[in-house]
Amino acid sequence: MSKGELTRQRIIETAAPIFNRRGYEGCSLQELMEATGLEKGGIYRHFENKEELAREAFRYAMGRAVKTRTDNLGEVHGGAVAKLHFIVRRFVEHPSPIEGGCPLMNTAVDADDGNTALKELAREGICMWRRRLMALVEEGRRNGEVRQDVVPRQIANVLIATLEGALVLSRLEGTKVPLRDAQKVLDAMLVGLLAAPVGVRRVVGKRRSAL
Amino acid sequence: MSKGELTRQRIIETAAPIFNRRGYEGCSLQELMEATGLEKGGIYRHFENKEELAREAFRYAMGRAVKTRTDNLGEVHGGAVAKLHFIVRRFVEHPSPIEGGCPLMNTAVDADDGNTALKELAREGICMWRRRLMALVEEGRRNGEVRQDVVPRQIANVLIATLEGALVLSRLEGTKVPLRDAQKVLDAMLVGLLAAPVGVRRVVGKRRSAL
Amino acid sequence: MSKGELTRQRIIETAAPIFNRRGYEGCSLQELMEATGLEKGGIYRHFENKEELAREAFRYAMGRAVKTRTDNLGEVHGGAVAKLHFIVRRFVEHPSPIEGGCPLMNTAVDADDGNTALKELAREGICMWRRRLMALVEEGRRNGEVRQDVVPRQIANVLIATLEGALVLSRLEGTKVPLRDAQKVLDAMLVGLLAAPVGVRRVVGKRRSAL
Amino acid sequence: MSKGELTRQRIIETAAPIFNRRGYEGCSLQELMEATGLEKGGIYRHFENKEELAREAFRYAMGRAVKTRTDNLGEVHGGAVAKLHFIVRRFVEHPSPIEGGCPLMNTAVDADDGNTALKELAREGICMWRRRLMALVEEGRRNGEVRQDVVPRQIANVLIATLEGALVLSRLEGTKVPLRDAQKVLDAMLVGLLAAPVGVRRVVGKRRSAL
DNA sequence: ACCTACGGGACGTCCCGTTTAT
DNA sequence: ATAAACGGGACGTCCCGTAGGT
Repeated sequence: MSKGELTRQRIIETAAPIFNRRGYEGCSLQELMEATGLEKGGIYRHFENKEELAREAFRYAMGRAVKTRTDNLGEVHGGAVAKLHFIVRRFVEHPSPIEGGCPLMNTAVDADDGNTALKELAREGICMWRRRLMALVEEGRRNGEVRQDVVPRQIANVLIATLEGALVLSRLEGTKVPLRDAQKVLDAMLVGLLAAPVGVRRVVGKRRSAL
Repeated sequence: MSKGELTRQRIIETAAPIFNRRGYEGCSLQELMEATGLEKGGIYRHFENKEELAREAFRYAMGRAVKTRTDNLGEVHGGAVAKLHFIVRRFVEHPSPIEGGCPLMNTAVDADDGNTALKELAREGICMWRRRLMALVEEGRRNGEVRQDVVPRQIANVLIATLEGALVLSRLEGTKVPLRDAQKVLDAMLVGLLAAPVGVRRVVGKRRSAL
Repeated sequence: MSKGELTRQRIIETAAPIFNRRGYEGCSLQELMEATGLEKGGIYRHFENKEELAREAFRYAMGRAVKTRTDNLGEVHGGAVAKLHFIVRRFVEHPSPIEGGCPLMNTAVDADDGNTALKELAREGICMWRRRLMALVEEGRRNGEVRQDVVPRQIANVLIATLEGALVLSRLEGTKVPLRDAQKVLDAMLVGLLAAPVGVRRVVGKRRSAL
Repeated sequence: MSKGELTRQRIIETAAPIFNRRGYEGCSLQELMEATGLEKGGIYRHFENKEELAREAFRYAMGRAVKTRTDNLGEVHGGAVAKLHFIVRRFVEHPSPIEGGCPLMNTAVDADDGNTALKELAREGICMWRRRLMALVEEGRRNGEVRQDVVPRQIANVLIATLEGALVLSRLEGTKVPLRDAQKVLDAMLVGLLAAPVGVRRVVGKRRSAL
């Protein structure tokens, strides 16, 4: 990696949390200058304009977010549902790999009106995450761990929505309570996905799970 | 109501959806001037500065949001849980009384950094909503409709987090699917809250649901 | 004259020199309030708006100007040319009946662009004055005092233009020199208008004056 | 010339006719913005405030005015009086190098009250013009073309006053008649300045000329 | 890579002419 | 007739993103 590319990368990584905290409009080049220690010209050498820098910063932040939420499942012992539990726990414990809340959520809200490029980025990030969650549910269903009537997309969407929503609440109120409440309920939901263990007769007409 | 107060109110109501869509920083006085048909002087007579106007606009928007989410429960026949079902359904069908998504969520994210006054407003809005939801759960618990081991705060937080999160997803993707998925799962969760009907013996040790 | 009409007249007379000095745009209601000792409402009771007041004030000022320049010729002993001399002298000695220079000139320049009503007023004032001057020249020509080849309109226009122009120069420089210079030359011009006295043979081919 | 200086000059040249037409008070920044195609920031970078811009614009306009009235006399064949005739004719044919009438006159009237800086500018412009005219008369007197009893200052002041006054009348009435009348009379006056040709005996005490 | 110049456009103050209530 | 309220629109400051020159 050339020196210029290193600088460019350093700018992106420095800018990412700032953009994440303040949004595209709320963040000025002045702040980025102070944070990077570069002058305007030094920044403009690497990016055509503010938007390109913002795009790269958001891309970087979202990449990090998606990564921490879908990676390292190999170390989990147990089936697909155990992995989902693990994902929930990790989200609650390390909700955001970047200062300022979840970049996916922030961007989704911030770029809701107008800024199509950023919105598209956020959408892709969410999609990727959901695909990963759905794959896990599907896997559980295939190997009989999860009930057949479970709809993977529903589970995935609810996991994302609840976790992200709870994160916003937590940040808003400055307490982890909402996140922990979400964890409690989601864990229960995940337990409810499990198929009855083999050999245990299902009591007819006795819905066990809420789902 | 004097002419000035009418104008002031008109400005607030006109500004609310604009602020809600574009956020505090993303919305310029120029837009507000065009939307209200007033000139700068006409606006600044009624508000000390942009922030005061924004505050009033957000307050108005959140008031509307909280109202549509906590009102008109009298018309629901049935117990507390039926009312919660109703609330979920109404949220899914009319997610936002103001253009541009839920003002509570938008403000929570937008004002996350810095703007303390707005953040406080959002917090209060969320609190009010949660109190109302908790009260319903509590009421259900008191009259035996809901299981005793249910924690009202957990239910309330999850309802809010999931609905709001799902709304963001829905807006991001331009489809109601995430909202409907949330409704499906939340409805199931609410069903899971119900105490076993009197006369039906509970199978000991067989609670599946964590709630 | 009713009390209201008296007040109205008082406002006009107070406003006239202010408008004359500062022009329509340069004069604010605030100044008029201070000068008249009335409040805004007290003024607005008598005039529909600022423009009506300005119109009346200008009309009054111009009336005064035209009057002092065309009146009281009865007291002059001598013919038409003597009267013209008198007019020139009076202009030089009392150039403006109203503070702030000649209202005709001021308005002609001030209202040059746009303000049609005022411009029309100024035009009429000038016309009236010129008609009076032309009538005098014509009278002199008819009774043989003035040469037949004299064109009354030319004389009138030059009298007006030179006197008004000299007044502006005098005010600009704070000295009466330009006015006195104009008087000197205009007096000579007027002398040149005179027909050769009867009995004096005209020297052929010896154009004396171009006029 | 740097880009900024070019812009500054462009602004001045664009603003000059607008100020000349509408006066200092009657001309808004909005108009200047529209005329120059710049925004407020783009204008205020080059001028401290509206007054500085006005000053420069007036200076430019007056420079142009004085220049067109004192220049290019080299091309005139003949003596000093011929040059004066030429000046009169040029004024009548091209009365103002800038839209909206003569800037000297406009400013003299507009800035009559108050605005000292502008008034001073106008005074200087008039002075320069008069000096040039006086120099011509003086030259004519020195070389015997013009009578010795002619007072240069008188001639200069009357030329200026009459031409400027006639220009105002012409603009007010929308016809060139006053200007042509002035030309006629001024030409005659100039002819009257001439000394009797050598060899022609002057009839003692019989000056017929009006001057 | 720095630094300054450049033009854009935000926000805000002030005062103006007008209307309304008293 | 007064005085306050009202809406308009002026001017001005500030800082932003961008462009060039060094």
